[in-house]
Amino acid sequence: MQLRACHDDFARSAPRSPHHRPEQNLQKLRTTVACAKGQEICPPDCLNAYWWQVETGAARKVLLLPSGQRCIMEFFFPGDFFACHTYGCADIVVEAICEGTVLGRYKRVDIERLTREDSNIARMLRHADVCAAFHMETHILNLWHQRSIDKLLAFLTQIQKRQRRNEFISLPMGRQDIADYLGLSVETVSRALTELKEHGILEFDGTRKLKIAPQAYDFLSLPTNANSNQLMTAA
Amino acid sequence: MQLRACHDDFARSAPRSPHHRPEQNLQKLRTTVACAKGQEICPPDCLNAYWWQVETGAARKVLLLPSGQRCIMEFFFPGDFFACHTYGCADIVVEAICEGTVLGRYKRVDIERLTREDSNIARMLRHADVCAAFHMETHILNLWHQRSIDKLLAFLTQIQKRQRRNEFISLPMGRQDIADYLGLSVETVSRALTELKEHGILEFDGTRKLKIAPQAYDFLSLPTNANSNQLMTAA
DNA sequence: CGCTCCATTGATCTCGATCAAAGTCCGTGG
DNA sequence: CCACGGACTTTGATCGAGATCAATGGAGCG
Repeated sequence: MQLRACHDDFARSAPRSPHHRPEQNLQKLRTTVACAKGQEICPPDCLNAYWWQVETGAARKVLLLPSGQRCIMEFFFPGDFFACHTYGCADIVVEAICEGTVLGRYKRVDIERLTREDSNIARMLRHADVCAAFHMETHILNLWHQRSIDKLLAFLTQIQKRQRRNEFISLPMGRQDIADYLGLSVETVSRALTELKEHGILEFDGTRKLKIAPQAYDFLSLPTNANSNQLMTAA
Repeated sequence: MQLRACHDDFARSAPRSPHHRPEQNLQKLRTTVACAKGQEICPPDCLNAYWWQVETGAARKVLLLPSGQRCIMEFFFPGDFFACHTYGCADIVVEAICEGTVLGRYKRVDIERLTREDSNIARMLRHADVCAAFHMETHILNLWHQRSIDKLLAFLTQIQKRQRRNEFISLPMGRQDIADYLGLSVETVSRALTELKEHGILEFDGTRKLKIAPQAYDFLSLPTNANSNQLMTAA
């Protein structure tokens, strides 16, 4: 039920990026892919050949380590425009998180040819790169924090910003995904969330919907560690 | 003595980037800045106004947290071309690591105007961005590892690749800088290095010069965690 | 109703942070 | 040339946070 609710949330949400409304000639190049939950959005070898945009649902970019661990490099939400420039040869997969995730895609050669003709499209891709860099910096900061509740709170704040509705945050991903993103164990994620709930910092509506209380900003300043949010907002 | 040796190494080393030899019209825009050890390369408010390139020495990009902690986001070595796109409003400083670090710089408006005329320069900046993204991904992976020796070994492998001489690695930065980059304490960095030395994984020549033994690749596979290097090489 | 997946809770142990103290290296000035 | 001072590095001891192992709790689904 929670899951279903969460799916609906993401299914209903419209893309939010200022650059998401593609031009006419961009539309012609666009093809659409629908994915089941957990499914890769395309075979690994052709991932690099496209630019992608999430229409509905959510996706994760996973780095598969030889040990079997899964390092999640990035989450993608509706409207997000992305390509996997680097890591061409590493074990990278992009998977749908929600049931019925839909992505649009453009052949890289096509869209990059268009770039030379249409400066709007060039700007759009450039904007996507800057966003990606920005998300990576935030991710680095997330991982840099030592305390698990700092990581969690910074992460949730980030997600909230990206969803940009001030009420409840909907988490499309499960606890395991959060753990794999933050370099923690599932149990620690769960415990940290419970602790934050008990301190009144988080208010839950089921497992995948929550609200961050304003006092969160005070809370993070007390302990030995940083008050991460000031950074998050500054960033 | 160790320090001096390290300085010399970096002072003597020529830039290595394939794009470092600037065009004629680029040369005209270039100005040069020399910094003492630990000094900021420019006032914080004009950091964003330039593109930078390390000539000799080394630099670090530091995120100053409200708690007083210093999160090092990136190291820069001779030849590295960089700008600080994001984090415009956060407390970012770039500081020289070595005594007598020299950087070249270009006004951003100037170089970005040139971009429109000269596609080589456009490609050069684009290449710098891709490198930066690549380094960030590597950094994320570094931080993601749980065990300190994994972090250290992954870090050192990365530095080795960037210095690109196969013999000894010269570390321009001190232990504290490594700690601030990897989200560890100085003591842990030191202990991890000693442990790796005692296992014959690392061979030291003073505190700032070392060599990674080939067995390092075996070593990392045994423990519960990942063999990070396979990733590092793949990346 | 039972199955499966996911989330939570508990108990234990390990690794890294922290506090504290040497030890090392280097530059400086006598 | 040698002694002192300061920054950096290493080592030791203790403590706590998170990983790990194990079990329970819930929700959706056949």
